[in-house]
Amino acid sequence: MASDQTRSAILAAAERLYADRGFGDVTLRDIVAEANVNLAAVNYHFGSKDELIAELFVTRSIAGNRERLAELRAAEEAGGGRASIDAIFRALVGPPLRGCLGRDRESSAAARFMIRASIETVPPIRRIRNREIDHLRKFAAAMRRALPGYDEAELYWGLHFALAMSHHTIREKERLTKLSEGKCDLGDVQAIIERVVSVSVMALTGGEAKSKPPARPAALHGRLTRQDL
Amino acid sequence: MASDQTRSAILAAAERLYADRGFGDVTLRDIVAEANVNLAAVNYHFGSKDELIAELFVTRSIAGNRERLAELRAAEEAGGGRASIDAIFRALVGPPLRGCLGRDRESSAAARFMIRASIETVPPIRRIRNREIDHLRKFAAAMRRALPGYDEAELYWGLHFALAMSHHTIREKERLTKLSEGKCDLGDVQAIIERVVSVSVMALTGGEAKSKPPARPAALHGRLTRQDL
DNA sequence: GATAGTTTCATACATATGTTTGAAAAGCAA
DNA sequence: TTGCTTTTCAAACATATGTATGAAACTATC
Repeated sequence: MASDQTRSAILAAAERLYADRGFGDVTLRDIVAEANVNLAAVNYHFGSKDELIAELFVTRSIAGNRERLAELRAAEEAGGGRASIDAIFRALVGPPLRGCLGRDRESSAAARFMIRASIETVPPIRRIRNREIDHLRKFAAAMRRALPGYDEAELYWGLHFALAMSHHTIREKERLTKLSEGKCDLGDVQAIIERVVSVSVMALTGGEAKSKPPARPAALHGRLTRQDL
Repeated sequence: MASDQTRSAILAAAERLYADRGFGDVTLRDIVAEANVNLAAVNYHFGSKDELIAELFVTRSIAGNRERLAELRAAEEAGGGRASIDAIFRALVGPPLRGCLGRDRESSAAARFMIRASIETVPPIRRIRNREIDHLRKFAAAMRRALPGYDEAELYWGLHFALAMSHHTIREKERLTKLSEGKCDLGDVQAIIERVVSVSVMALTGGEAKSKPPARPAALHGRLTRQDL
């Protein structure tokens, strides 16, 4: 057991450096210098560079997924086993958006690391992300419970678009700011979440009330805070 | 001047290999072997590996942007200088979606290369993508013309979400197929385009008719082809 | 405090990979 | 042909970078 403190120092240093300078640009030697440990320590404690990166990503990833599922479960319990569709989307996109765009976390290395990981796709991370499907299935299942009888493909498309919008907002927040010359406010995370949720629900229900079963999707309650009108 | 045929062979081989095996996994030696040219030819003709990648990406990128703008202009001319908002979105997301998901192009190295480029973000390509903003501004301008007086931030959010959905569909088509166990049909590109366009318009207009000026957005004409109902 | 296990360290290893070189070959104009 | 430019080629270069090694330092248990 012993120190374990070298291990943590490496993790922290690696997260910080990767977050700031990207994966392509940070070597093990940079990391051990930042952590003030010996080069061989990385292989001793993690086995390889890729396993170090994987551990970093898995840790943050698991935490994020846990947050999502907790929010989903809370919503389902509040609704007696059936969450509203917008609550489901909120549980899906809220945690990553808050984590990566949140004000206080602006300086958080963890958040910047996850943003980096979503921009620069590096092999060990790709491998892990591919196993995320099981996690998403839980949300698909919740959506089925929320809208029983609803066409399944539509549910998946809704899920897909919700992820698209949240992910892309995280990835390209800089570009959106530049493109809009600051007109798009990326400071109010909650407003962004509600915006994504709202559009996701619309994507699913088609604006006009959809049907098949009457299963009306729960009404949006988190209103958009739009500046116009 | 002379042969120029070595140059082309390198470009073609590089595109094919990068498309198939990714950037991280293909070396110059692989490329020159595939192209049956000498190793030094790459540096002679392109200066560096990065410049080779950049040229590949720029070529395809320019072609794509040209296609987009042509479609946009056609729509604007058809509408007497003002394109409908859904036509604008269609011009924005249609070309890349057709290019990357299209049936006949399934085998096209160019398409697979562009998909790869959107998944594995490599420095030379990132640098180029950052300059894409000017191109997007043209679409923002068209949107302003289509919806004069409309809140600008909303327009940018709409543009942003449209790109999010198209880009994410290209990036994650495999995952969507797996997640939905084949229930989401990624074969009918036109249907996907209309789906993205439809959601984008809804995202912009908020489902209910928006207002500020009465400036009603042009009605959707390309209907979704949904399987349900 | 001796022994065994764990951790750290300096150093070396391996080697993949982009790049450069300098000469040979090919092309081309006169 | 001659002389010039452009292109090709084999080989060397450089070197960044992940990994392995074996000894030393440290820790803890008896």
